[in-house]
Amino acid sequence: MRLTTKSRYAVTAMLDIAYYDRGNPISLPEIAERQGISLSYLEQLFSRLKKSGLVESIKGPGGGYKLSKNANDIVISEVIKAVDESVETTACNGKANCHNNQQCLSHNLWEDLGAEINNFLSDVNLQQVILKNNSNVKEIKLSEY
Amino acid sequence: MRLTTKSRYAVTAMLDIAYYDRGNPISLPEIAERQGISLSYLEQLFSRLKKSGLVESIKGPGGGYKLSKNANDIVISEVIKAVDESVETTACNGKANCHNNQQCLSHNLWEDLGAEINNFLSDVNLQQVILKNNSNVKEIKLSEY
DNA sequence: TAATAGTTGACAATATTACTAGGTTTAATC
DNA sequence: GATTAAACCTAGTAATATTGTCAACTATTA
Repeated sequence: MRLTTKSRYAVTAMLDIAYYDRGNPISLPEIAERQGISLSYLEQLFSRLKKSGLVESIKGPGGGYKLSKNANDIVISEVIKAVDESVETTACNGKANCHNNQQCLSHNLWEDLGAEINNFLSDVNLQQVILKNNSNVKEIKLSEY
Repeated sequence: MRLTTKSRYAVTAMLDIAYYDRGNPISLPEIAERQGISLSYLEQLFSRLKKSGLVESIKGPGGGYKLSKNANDIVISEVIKAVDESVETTACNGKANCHNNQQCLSHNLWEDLGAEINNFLSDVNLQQVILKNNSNVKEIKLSEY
């Protein structure tokens, strides 16, 4: 999984909708204003978010976007995957016949890191971020690497 | 911390040096050949790696680059930091006066994720990756987020 | 000392990605 | 039906990433 500004914009926009949800759809100009993201860019991001089924759109005046699921059923990793076309991270392109040859010195590293990040972001949903529990307890164990 | 292909190239190149180290310096053309990275790009990356003190260069025939420390004293995160000019990840630019306003809905999220990734990559050194212990035991706990 | 194989740096060219601008369509409201 | 505010679409521009080329500079070796 790649982590870029694009992913962050998408997550921030989704958080904005979840945060300001009063039943009515939230328009992109609103989000653009509040979060300081350009409207055009948001439109592109939401085109993808819609294709992935994370949001629904309502056209015309008063329209906008709504989350298609509850905020605590949408997990950060799926937002990121929706906007970031997945690029292969290992030199061997994940081929099964790649076993410890010199082309793939870093194969295991990226696979493991990818899994870690995915774990992390799959355990956090929009609602949780909104609630901003600052008392996060986190642990990482990497014994035997 | 951002995770881009650039970071991955840098780490892969460093792993290559660690792996093929026989006392002699390793030349960039060698690495370019083995790892499928363009020579020009490697030169740019190693210019940074050298500035950060991670490698030493030896000029002239038979020259190349050597790790400036032992492979098990070089940690993945420092390689990435050397080549990726750090971009601020939060909308508020990490200002201390940012407390839960709407500009910073995702502040805590990115800070926490950044810390996680940093933890992970600071616990793994080049030597460990080379040894390719496939029996990694990893755990992430995110209770109370 | 001449030839060679390497680093180093500058610069340009291309490719990909990030981001912006401007139009068209849609549906609500007046 | 005209107006309006929104999604939606199609480009264009800007910024990075990546590759290519060339010209010093340096140390080895024959």
